[in-house]
Amino acid sequence: MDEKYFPEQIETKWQQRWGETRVFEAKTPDPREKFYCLEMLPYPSGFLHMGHVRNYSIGDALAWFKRLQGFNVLHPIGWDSFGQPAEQAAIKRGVNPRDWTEENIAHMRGQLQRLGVSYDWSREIAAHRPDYYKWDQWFFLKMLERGLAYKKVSQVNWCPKEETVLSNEQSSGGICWRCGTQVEKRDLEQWFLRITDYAEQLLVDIKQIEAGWPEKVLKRQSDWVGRSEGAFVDFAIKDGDKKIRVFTTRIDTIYGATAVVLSAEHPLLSELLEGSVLKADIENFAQKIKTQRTAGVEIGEGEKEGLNTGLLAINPFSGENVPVWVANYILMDYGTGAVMSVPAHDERDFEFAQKYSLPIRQVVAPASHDQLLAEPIDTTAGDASAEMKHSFIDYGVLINSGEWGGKLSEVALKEMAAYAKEKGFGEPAVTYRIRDWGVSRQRFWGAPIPVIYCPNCGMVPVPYEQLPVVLPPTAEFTGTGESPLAGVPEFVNTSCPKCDAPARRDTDTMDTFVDSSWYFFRYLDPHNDAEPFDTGIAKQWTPVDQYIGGDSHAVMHLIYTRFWTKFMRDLGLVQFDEPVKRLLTQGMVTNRVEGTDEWKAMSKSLGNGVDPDEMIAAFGADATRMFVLFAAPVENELRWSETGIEGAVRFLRRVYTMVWRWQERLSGGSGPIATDSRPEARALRRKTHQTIAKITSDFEQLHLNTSVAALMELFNQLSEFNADPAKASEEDVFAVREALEALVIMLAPFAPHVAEEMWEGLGHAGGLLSEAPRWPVADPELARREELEIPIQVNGKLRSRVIVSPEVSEEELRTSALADERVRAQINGREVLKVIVVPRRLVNVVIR
RNA sequence: GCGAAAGUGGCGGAAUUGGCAGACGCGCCAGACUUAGGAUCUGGUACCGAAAGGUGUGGGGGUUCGAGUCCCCCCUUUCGCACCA
Repeated sequence: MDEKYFPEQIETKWQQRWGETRVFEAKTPDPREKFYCLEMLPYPSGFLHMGHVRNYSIGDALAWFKRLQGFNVLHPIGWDSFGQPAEQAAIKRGVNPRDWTEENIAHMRGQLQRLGVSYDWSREIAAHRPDYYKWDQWFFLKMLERGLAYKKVSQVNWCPKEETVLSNEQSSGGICWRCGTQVEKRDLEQWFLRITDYAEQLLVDIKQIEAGWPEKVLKRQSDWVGRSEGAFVDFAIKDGDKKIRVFTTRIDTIYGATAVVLSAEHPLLSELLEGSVLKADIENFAQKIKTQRTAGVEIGEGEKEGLNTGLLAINPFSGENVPVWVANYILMDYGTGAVMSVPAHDERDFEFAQKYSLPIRQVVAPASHDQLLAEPIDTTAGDASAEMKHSFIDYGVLINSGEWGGKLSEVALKEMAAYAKEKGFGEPAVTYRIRDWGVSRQRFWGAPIPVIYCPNCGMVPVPYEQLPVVLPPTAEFTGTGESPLAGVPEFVNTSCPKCDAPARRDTDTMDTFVDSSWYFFRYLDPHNDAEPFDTGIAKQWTPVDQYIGGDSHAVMHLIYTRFWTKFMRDLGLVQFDEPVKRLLTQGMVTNRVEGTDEWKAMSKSLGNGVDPDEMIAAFGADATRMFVLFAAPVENELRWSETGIEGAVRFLRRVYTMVWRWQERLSGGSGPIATDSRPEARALRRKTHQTIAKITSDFEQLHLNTSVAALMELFNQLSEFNADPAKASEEDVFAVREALEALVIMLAPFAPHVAEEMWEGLGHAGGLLSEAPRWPVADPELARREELEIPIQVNGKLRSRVIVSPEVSEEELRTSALADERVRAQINGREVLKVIVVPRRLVNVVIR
């Protein structure tokens, strides 16, 4: 140990030693209990940013804590190295995406090592390497075998800037998740993965993880899956044998249906209009809506528009004829693409009916259960619709509904759906908002889709033994809408695995979210070339105990990975339903945008980035990490400030100096047990054990900011203890050693390098990490507050305090409160009405 | 528009979950040591008041001996969803 704290020197020394001793490499098997600590793997953009620093500092603190507690910890890292930025670099600057990516990885790996994150580098993976994406292709083929991967033409989300398709999850809100560009719609033939087959499980299994995941993430997931219960009902077209099937969640309102409304894309439309004089008009109208949508005009923006087709449909319940309309507010890809319009009981239908003067008929009346039971509603009452100013969307009691009149909505919903089924014109139904996952990307830098098209045999999967289908070294990066792979004849041209005839490969690549859906299983067995991972090894390590990352993936990555896990379960690779037990969504690191009052995520384009390398160079990795964890609760936004970090350096330096001053006196083994005769020594010991208890419990909830605060408090008390090492009594030495050693150990998750250095300085060889748990355990007797200071109130106002032992009885407290001089002065002859004694907390004397 | 969460010093934030509000840190003020201080150390720092004392957790009401914490109304901010039938 040097006299002075030189962060860079200490950090280099320990990073080197950790590398040599391979202390962070996880062993399988190992008798100790396992802990899988995982952070979302980074995209190798080239530079670490403060968001990464925060993410990995949180994970590393937990990994250290668990190691010190004696767990066998797995803490791996890898690279989400397929994706757009590499290809954009190729398009703009002519560099090869592979070279660009490898260089970025090399640089960022160096940055992570300089930050001193305790990763098991022997398990490092990268998605763009054939030994990784081979297994993406393997999974794809497994999905294909099971009918979970399929190809269809559909209207897909298209990012005009990146010239590629996006999944629904990646274009939520009509915005490209990566570049923020407004997405358009295009009709394309694409590969889809049948995530909708797992919709119900994605919902139901939330119960298994609700204790460990943030509520808001689960809410977003369940909203995204969007289950709704209702019924299909067929409206027969008058004069013909065609039927229009609608989906409704409110079959109880069907007597109020005054139109059937179709989406402009409805497939029956052109058939139905055969021979109609309105055919051309309607088709023009439908085309107009489609055009708007292609241009990215969101449904929901702008006014509702519709056109009467002139057709009539028959309401199967009432037998009534209602007009058939086409309108822009009906989504083709939800339900059946057709609805019954019930203006009286649906806001959107109400608005539509008002605009086009469609009749509005009330068929549900507001009613409480009490009213209904007391006094049946008169179902023959006249039409009240004329007065309706807005729709009534609540459940109630049915009126104007034939034989169903008088029933409660809740009851009618079930009975009417069952009746529809019995009569053959409908059935109860459940629909979901989630759509199948479109995974084709018209890009080069991804895992090729392992499929071959043969003129004789049609679509043929690449045989497993021919995997991986390897990306060619390069291609021409034009940035147009077709995959650059299509322009590489050596790649495209192949022979049919079945008949050997000349055939062509699929030239699209897979969405990068395929790579990240299962990567944390690959860490377990990263060099396996026979299977994605060994199921026995997986059983020992998974599920992930703690996952840490940003909440921008609340629906994208996290829903895909849950889906993928369920698929792997069905393949027999894993035995559980949910991959992650506990999830932490850390807050963003933001900085003020220059010249404004706005706080935004740090980014190059905004010019508000903070370079972690500069921080580390100026203050050291330890101080940088500790400050990031101390500055705000982990889930909060962290508004960057340059000044606060100096406090962290100051603290580390002070601790270091104190250890240096004491090291000689402390390093000679452990002294006799303290007798606690000196009150200050006993107070220090109490503080030590209270701090241990506090930090240990804070860690369970990842309250890292208050853990650091508690360390500072302990240090402050140590400073106040202020004994001279040379003259200190054995008792004092004992208290100081106990406090300092606990402080150093508990500092390790936040500032591991300097903690190791100080631990060594205190005379311990071999480093902080050992087989045996080293994390201190609080003595409950000492951790407890020794004396209680009980406030005494008179009529609710604080008048005095009394110091008592924790075992004090209620009666004793009452007596001593009433005997207190200041209390008696308050009472001053007035009547004592009652004395409230809250054990261990407070006494309140109530006087008249 | 719908839904959810949150409002505590100059700032980030604490508060054993109904019991001394403001821990810890930043910043600021004063002092010490210094050729110097943007280094270090010591002390102070919610607000009003000279003091005694009083007032304080977005605003208003309520429950309670006691409310930052629980209930009702309002305001503000942030986030999510946005024709999902």
